[in-house]
Amino acid sequence: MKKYNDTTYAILGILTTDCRSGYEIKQFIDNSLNHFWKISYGQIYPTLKRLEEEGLATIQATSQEGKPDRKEYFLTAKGKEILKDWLEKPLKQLPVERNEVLLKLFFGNHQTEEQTIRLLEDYKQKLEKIYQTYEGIEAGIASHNNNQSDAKYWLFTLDYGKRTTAAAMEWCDTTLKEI
Amino acid sequence: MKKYNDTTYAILGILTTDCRSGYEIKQFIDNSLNHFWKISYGQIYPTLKRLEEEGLATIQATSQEGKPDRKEYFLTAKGKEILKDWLEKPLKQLPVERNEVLLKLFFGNHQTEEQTIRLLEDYKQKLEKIYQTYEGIEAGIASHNNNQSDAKYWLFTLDYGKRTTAAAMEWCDTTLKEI
DNA sequence: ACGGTCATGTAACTCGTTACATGATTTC
DNA sequence: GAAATCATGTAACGAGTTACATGACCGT
Repeated sequence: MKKYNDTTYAILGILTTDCRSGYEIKQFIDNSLNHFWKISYGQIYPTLKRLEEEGLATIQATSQEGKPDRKEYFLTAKGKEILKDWLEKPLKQLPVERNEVLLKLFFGNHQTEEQTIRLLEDYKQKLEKIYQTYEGIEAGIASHNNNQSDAKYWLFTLDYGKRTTAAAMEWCDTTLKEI
Repeated sequence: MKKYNDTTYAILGILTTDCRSGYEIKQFIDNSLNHFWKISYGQIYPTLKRLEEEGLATIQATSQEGKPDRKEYFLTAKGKEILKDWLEKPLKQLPVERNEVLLKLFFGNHQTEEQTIRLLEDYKQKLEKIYQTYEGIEAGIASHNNNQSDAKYWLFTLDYGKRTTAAAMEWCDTTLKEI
């Protein structure tokens, strides 16, 4: 069994929706899972190519009126099987999430208090913006009546983002008081 | 001005403490900042080499009784300056933290409910273990009377970990009820 | 003629992990 | 003499971003 990375599985999963071309996949990611899984064109196109080479997807070139040609990808039975296997597999060990703020704060003793305060306030502002982004995507999913059963799970992922971001903002407040 | 990555700054920062050799730096990381910044030997040694080459640190070989020789690194004025500059620099854009759980949950519609429940319970268990690790490190710092003023900032970083992890655990509970 | 969007793709580069190689010394 | 710890290092590999190249079509 060949090994694939999670980004490949993400693309495999997206191909089960109505996204069929590299360009569409990129758009879908930017609108829906950008908050926990970014993928660039530099990864998408080579990955799609590999999916076809290894029999997980078939290509169908389509010409459109008024737009350039596209390559549409369709999952094969093997492709679906491999996606299903991944979904069933238990989670890997949780990765360490690197955090520039914590790294700088860790050396707070070598800084002035003003610097540390600025650092935390800067961070809090950035968190607030992210929180608003989450709310925006959430509203988009709720109104834009996509497939209702898909939407349920998408909203779960946004709730996760909102909750952990809110916790981080509260931490900023508490820490600012305790410096 | 040459550019350095955050891992290099982390090592620069650690060299301001009493850690002087690659081996000691690795131990320090594993005990203190492993929860938000992991670094392997494969990065430490080449980075230290580069620090010396570019005049940010000096090397001093020392022989110890009963132990192999070590190379001790000391920050130069230039090294300290570059660390200070980084500490003052505003934060970069917050990176997207990839999350395998959210990625799988996102495709929850293609899974059975039992599978999704298992996924979330598995995640919650892993979060609990991490939370306990944080508490362990915290207790270690509190008791082990290191430099008290350093400890303050170290505890802040642990508080961050505990709060965001707690929020994630609560999310698991809520989501499990709403599936 | 220009900018925007649609569309596909690659090459160079950075970052990081893993596995390996080496070897001293200490303890059981 | 074997295992554990101390100590330094490199080579191969994988993952991912960025910048670039190319080109069609649309509206103004």
